[in-house]
Amino acid sequence: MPVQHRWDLMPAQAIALQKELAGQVDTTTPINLNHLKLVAGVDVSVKNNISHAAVVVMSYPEFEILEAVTATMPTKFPYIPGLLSFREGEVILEAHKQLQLTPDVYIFDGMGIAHPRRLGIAAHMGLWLDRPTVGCGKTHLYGKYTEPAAERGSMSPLTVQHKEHTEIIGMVLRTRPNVKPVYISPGNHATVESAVELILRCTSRYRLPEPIRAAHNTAGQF
DNA sequence: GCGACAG
DNA sequence: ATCTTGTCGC
Repeated sequence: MPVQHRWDLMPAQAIALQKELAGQVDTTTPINLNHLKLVAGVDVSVKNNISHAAVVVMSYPEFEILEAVTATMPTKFPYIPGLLSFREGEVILEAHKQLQLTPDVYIFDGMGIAHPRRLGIAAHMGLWLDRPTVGCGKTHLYGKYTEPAAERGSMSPLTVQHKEHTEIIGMVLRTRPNVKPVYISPGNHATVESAVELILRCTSRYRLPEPIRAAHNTAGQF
């Protein structure tokens, strides 16, 4: 079931909402990588307190841009680690409203469930859209891990230690040999394994997946 | 109390 | 994220 709520919240309220929504995220249904046709990249750039969001849909496996939508609005929420979706969520949805195509999966610049309250921007937006989403961050936010090997495809689990067991919330993945790894975690309707496979399939010459690069360019060239 | 801390 | 030129390396 899709989720909706207001965005003008105070940090304490936002945190309470995250705790409430986290339990609704589905991380047991794998992304259907066999019928993958449309992959979307989502990104936001901020300039002079104005947020610019971009959602770019690419064909798979050609990675040709089929559709690109954008939205602009004042940046109301400050950047607070752990509350990124409350800063970028509203503009992203504004841009998304204009989308004609229905992507099979969305890749976000940031975390999925690899988050202090298991609700990074990819998980949060995945609940709102009720669609498969994956988080692909450039730096670490949450979870313990060891450095993965230098070869492309090498990975090490992002874990959180519980009482008696170790939960895997994502993977630190090397998408290019001898290049800094990316932090992958499932958003909604995705598993850790399918999320990793998707990112590897969307990466070739660069560290970041093509859809994210395209979205970053579109959002940034304002 | 101290360190960590997506974009 | 954003401020910013050249430069080291495959």
